[in-house]
Amino acid sequence: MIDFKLDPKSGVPFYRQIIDQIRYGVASGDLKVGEQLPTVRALAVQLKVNLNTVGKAYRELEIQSVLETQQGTGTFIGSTNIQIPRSERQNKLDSICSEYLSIASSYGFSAEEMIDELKKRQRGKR
Amino acid sequence: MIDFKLDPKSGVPFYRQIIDQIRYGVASGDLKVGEQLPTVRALAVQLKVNLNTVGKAYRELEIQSVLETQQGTGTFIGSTNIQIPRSERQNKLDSICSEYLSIASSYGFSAEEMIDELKKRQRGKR
DNA sequence: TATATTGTTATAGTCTACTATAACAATAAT
DNA sequence: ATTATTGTTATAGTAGACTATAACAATATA
Repeated sequence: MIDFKLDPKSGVPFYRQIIDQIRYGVASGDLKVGEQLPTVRALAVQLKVNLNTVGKAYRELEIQSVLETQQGTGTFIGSTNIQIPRSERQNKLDSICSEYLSIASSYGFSAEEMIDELKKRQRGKR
Repeated sequence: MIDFKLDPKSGVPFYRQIIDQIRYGVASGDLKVGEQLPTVRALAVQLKVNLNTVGKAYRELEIQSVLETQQGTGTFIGSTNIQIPRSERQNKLDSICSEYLSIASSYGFSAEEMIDELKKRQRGKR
């Protein structure tokens, strides 16, 4: 389970922070397929936000098929695997990487720092 | 001069992104004392945002005395040298990497592949 | 079957971010 | 002096985010 945290100073909308943390949790393997998330009301209380805010986050992730929800039962991590054609695969990685490298560099971060940060996350997980 | 870049997907308000990039640029020495920034209109055109959005960013940085502005002349890097708390810098790198990781992994790329891709570009640059 | 729990939807109000447009004010250049 | 350039301010509108509150709908449980 994630230890959710909201940073009001970041400028990032709350529902986006929730989305990001869940998405990252899935990406990093922290959240396993089928795992149940906190109920909208429970998470709303925990984070001291309105339940609509949590609902919005969950709903959007359901649309992205990151989550699967069942009314009356709960919200769970879905089993998504997107398939990209082999031919497009490298191009896709290229473009994602370019984009993030240029964003990072506009903040003065080097590729090295990004690599280190990514490695740091890898180490913890295995 | 900074290569300004706005990321509409990040959820961070545009004016905040501009503020941060300038602050980080100053802190890292990328922007020197006295250096002139793009005019509000020029940067607005470049980033495809309204001039009020750029103006808001510049104004706020002037209040923080990061910038010095002279009506009719321009906006310049001030002499107060600012420091970015290490924690803030780390948080920023964190959030950029998280976004990168979660997007890439939603396309089925592993952290290893992402790192390799970044390394590939490093080699080219030196 | 009745009740509690879960997600969903709706209304209404507040605030921030952003936009377009226009005009004003100080300085620099011709 | 006039003109262009720079930052500043103002108005008005749109959209999104958030809140409180309430009710509805599907499922699980007693």
